Amino acid sequence: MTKINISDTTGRNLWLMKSEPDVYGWDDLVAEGEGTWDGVRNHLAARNLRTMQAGDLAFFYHSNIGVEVVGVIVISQGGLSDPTDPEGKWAAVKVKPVQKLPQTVTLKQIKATPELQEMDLIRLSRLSVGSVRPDEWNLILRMAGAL
DNA sequence: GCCAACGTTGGC
DNA sequence: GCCAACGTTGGC
Repeated sequence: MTKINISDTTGRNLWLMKSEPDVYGWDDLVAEGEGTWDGVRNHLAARNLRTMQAGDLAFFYHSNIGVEVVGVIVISQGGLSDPTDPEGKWAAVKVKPVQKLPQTVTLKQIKATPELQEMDLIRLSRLSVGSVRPDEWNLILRMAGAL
């Protein structure tokens, strides 16, 4: 896995990206080494994808099964067009795994944490690619035992 | 331009 | 399996 200090967020945008683990989970990304994040068909999520730059960090979140943050990934390549879109209008990025969290952080825990109520994850529950603020990032890392 | 119908996402 | 939230489509 890519060696990065996940608590050093200077100059990096922070994100949270959802995937259903029975379709594409953390272990699948680790096995692949690098994955293409495509198939997003929501305008706000796509805008977030287009904003991403190589070096940005993201939480990898398991939706539907687990319903928890499981690891940290890094955007390895930004500004791609979605290979699954024949029109080439939708966006994609490439990502690499950085670190599995010592303990997962569940949606239930996040919902129970007052400081995390403003997260896209909570406010826009169906958004598959949301942004994360540095204070939220660090608190979740702390909850995961990664700091 | 409104709104009903329908489809999808995602939590529970 | 159900339902709430949200997006899209199509009739008017």
